[in-house]
Amino acid sequence: MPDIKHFDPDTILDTVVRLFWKQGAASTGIQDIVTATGLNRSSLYATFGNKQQLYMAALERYVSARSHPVLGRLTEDDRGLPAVVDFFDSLIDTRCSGEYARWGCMISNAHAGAENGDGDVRAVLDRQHHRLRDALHTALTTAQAKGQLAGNADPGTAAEVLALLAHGVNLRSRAGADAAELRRTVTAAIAGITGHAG
Amino acid sequence: MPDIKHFDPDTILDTVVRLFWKQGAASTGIQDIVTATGLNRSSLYATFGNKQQLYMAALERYVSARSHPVLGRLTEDDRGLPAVVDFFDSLIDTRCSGEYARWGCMISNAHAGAENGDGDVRAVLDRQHHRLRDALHTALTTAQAKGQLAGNADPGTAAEVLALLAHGVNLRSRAGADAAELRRTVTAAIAGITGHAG
DNA sequence: AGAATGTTGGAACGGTCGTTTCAAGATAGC
DNA sequence: GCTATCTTGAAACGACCGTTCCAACATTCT
Repeated sequence: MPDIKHFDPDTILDTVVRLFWKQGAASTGIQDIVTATGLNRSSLYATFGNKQQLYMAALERYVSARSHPVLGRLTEDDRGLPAVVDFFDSLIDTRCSGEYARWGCMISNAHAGAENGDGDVRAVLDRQHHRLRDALHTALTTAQAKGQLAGNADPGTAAEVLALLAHGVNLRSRAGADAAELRRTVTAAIAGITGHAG
Repeated sequence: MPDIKHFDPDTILDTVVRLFWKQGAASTGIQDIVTATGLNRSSLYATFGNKQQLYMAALERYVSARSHPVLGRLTEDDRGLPAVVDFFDSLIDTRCSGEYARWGCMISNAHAGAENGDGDVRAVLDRQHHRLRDALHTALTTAQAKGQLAGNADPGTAAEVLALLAHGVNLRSRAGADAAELRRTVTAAIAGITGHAG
């Protein structure tokens, strides 16, 4: 009997993600969202609840639409080390050029903001960090099986090192870090794991 | 002939630093600062100018009071690798326990926030990143001269790797990362440079 | 003591914040 | 076509935002 929504929530969320991703939660007002999405406050609140819940929904959307596909590809890539190299290459591409250049990573950004004070948000950050580390761990374990790693390398801690490094790349890219330099740095870090010269 | 200030600007700045450091610029209101410092809006604006200028002053204060001494110690430590190890040990201590636990690093935080949009702020971030990298570079060059590094290690790129890693440590500490795990990870990263098993 | 100068307290500014409310509009079933 | 149900537009809410203004105050010099 009722009327039906005149918009697609996921499409709207994609727009909201951009705002929160680029500017952060604290610097993004409801008015910004109303203007960018084109729908009004009533529909916004009726669909997503308050700002905090909307931010959470956007964060989950970012994870499922941006992070999950990339980590899935990394996890299922059975080439070992080249999978890791490609992951970082495309990470740096995304961070330094194209539509989302200099936006950093929404997850990394959320670490530094006040939004991190919320328990639900922090749970997402932890979960996502673990997923990244696990994906790297899988690829590095494969690499080790293929004899691509240094003899004393431990895939677990190496994965954690690279996960922290990814946060560093994300942060510095937001401040305008040079893509070539980031690539050189990541290459050197991976070389430290393989034991070979960069 | 005039009256004189009834407060010490640097002492006030220390209080302001805490607020901006912990909560970020966007989430810290002038009222928060008035309440925390005890002085009123007039004195605040007469001394520091507007909020943006106050944030810049706080950022510079953070650099000179927190970052500069630590980097100076690292630069002048001529032990080589142990200097780097100690640097990260005390970094993780600061980030995970004591008064500033879970606050992250004000510089790292500024990367992710909207405050980074300001050119003056970004200049500080770049300058500070380079200072950190240079300090690590100096220590690693000493380490290399002492034969503490792997044969194929390059102190320059290795310094950049560790600088990015520090950002990762800062970010993850804010989300409550375990100190012991961070230490283990950093140790592994350094082991990648030395070529020895962690 | 009195004049000059910068400081301080506090009210007030217009604007924006997140959120709520409610009447008007649109759709589905009868 | 009528009713029930949800959506939509727009106005309005109180609270807070960063900032400015000004009178009262304290200090130093003449």
